[in-house]
Amino acid sequence: MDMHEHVHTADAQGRQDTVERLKRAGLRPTRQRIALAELLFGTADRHVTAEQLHGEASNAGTRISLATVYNTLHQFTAAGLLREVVVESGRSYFDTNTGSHHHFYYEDSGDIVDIDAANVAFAALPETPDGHEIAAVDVVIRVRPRDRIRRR
Amino acid sequence: MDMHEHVHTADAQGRQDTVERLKRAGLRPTRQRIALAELLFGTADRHVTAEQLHGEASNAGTRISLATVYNTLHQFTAAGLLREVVVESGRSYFDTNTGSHHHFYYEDSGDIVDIDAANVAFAALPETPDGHEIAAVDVVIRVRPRDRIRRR
DNA sequence: TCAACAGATTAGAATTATTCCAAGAATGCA
DNA sequence: TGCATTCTTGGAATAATTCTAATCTGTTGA
Repeated sequence: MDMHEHVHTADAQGRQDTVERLKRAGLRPTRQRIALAELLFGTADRHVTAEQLHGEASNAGTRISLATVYNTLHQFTAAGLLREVVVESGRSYFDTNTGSHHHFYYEDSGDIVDIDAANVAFAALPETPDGHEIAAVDVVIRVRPRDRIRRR
Repeated sequence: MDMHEHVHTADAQGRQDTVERLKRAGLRPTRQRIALAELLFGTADRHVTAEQLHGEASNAGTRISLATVYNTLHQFTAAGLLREVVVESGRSYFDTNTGSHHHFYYEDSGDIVDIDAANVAFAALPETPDGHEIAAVDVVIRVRPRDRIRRR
């Protein structure tokens, strides 16, 4: 009954870092943004949809509207804190890993898994179209469970 | 007033080929499917959305519902006549080029342009996850107009 | 030739993901 | 503290796509 008196001290530092990170990105550290940032950056790299993240925030007791989740994901993306991954039409994934890397996409489960940039190298790439520059080179390796029964 | 008597003979062969192609794919050569197939495969390789194709068919005088366009695009894809390209969440493109190749995606205009498979070569690719096989390796090179004013 | 059945088409409703909007809060500088 | 600015929000609006149930068409076998 008295053992949870000041649990917040455990996370106080992480929270302060989050606030700093938001400020550096030019975003006011509001209650909602802090909550989402902690969910997004508190653990290992991850890939989330707006709906998913909204669920997590709700479960964690943060009152936040879905519209705000969408707004925040886009703001974080614009600020370079997130990166949008397109692997499936009709659903947007946001990746907390903003470094150069690629993705496996599991067609059966819909899972997305990072591929380290070091594991993909190009021997040839086409010329960049005149007057343009490359914004990104995205590689998606789509995989599916191997057929047990081989067709012949 | 009498110079368009039997214009259909000009396209008769192409139409017959289309009918054959549909039959081989196990699809009944219906009026709608024939019309869409001719729009899709009548000219050079192209990338279309359902909405676009529906508009073209309507303009060409073919009465066809949007639902049928969606059905047909998916059936053609399942039959290997089309390939779906995912470059933008929220909008599906279908590519009449089903061979191995990749894409430029123009972020400003939304245009999609084929890159011949010969122009993309890998020096390294990660191992395929256990129990899985590769369905496809999709490379999307996202380009944007080059900044005139270089930041320093 | 044609009946009959499987397969195809359709209008419109339903669903899903996302964005828009206007109004009420929260934030942080002066 | 006092505001101006920026945020958040519920709910309506939009967009792409899928579903549904009724109707129609293509094909096949007698």
